Amino acid sequence: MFSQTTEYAMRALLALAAGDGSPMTTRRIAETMQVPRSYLSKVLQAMVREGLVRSTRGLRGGFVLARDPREIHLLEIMNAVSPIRRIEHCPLDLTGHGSDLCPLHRRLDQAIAQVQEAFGATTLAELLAEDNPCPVLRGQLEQLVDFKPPS
Amino acid sequence: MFSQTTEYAMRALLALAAGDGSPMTTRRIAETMQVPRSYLSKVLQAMVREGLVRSTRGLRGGFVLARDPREIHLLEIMNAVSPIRRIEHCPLDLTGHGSDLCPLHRRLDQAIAQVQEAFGATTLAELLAEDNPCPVLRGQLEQLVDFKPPS
DNA sequence: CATAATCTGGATCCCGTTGTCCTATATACT
DNA sequence: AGTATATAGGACAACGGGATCCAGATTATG
Repeated sequence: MFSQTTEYAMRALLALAAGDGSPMTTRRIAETMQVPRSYLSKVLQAMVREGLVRSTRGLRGGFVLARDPREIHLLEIMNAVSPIRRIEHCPLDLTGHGSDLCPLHRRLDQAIAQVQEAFGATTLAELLAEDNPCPVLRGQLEQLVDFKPPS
Repeated sequence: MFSQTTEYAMRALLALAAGDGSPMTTRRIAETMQVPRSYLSKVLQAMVREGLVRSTRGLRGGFVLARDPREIHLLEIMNAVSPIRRIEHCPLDLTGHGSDLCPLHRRLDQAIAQVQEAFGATTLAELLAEDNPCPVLRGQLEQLVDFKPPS
């Protein structure tokens, strides 16, 4: 139901959130999150434009989250790559001024609202804090534990 | 968020449900529900294959619902044309046997489940019974009131 | 039986999403 | 300064959804 690009974007930001805060390359993200490498770079470019991540070029460059993972919601990620919009007015109602929706589009809109609400209430930090059976991120997090910053 | 085809399918079946039970042509449905006529015929063909509507060819032919509108749920319509599937296992978890989802895909799956639940709990009859500000169906329903079966 | 109406199914087109690749540009390190 | 490493961004290919059109099959009616 959600686009492939949205999947990739969420996986990528989750990888960044699970990292140590130093720039992570597309190659690294693509390998751990199993996303096509060259397409991922496009997706990340979009995220940069949307202000969700920052990028630095050159040696030791890569991507970092632009904000604290506790303040990045899934909804923002989705909106950055393939935004879903509420149904403002019934596409059948040509007058358009009677602001109420017809029963069908009321249901459709309610469904969209539910999704927005669910994704708007979930942050990257919350996902990381939960019990995590996903092996790729488990490996990622172990590396994080082992990480020793250069003195 | 939902495909255009799903929109068309729901509109079309709603038109049939609002009708008098006699076959309705693609032309008529397309005009009242503002759906591209030749594409609608493709969509309806799919609905016939899925057993949601029945078709008769020739003069006075057209489409009728295969079942009582009280027993046709929006979810069935959606599944007939662009089915949404629950996430069975995390696409990152290659082992796949640990049946639990990772936190990210747990949320995604929950969202899908909510949509399925909402659409699975709504029938065409319910939509017709609600207060209906949609002008095209209002016209449709007035015609229904005026309808006098041939003696 | 002839004709008009109507669905069926195939061919085809347009376009957005997904995905790859290559060049330009920026950065760190020696 | 020179080189290796990264992202930025454009061109382009592949694919499927959305949409159109037409010939063929089927049916009611006079």
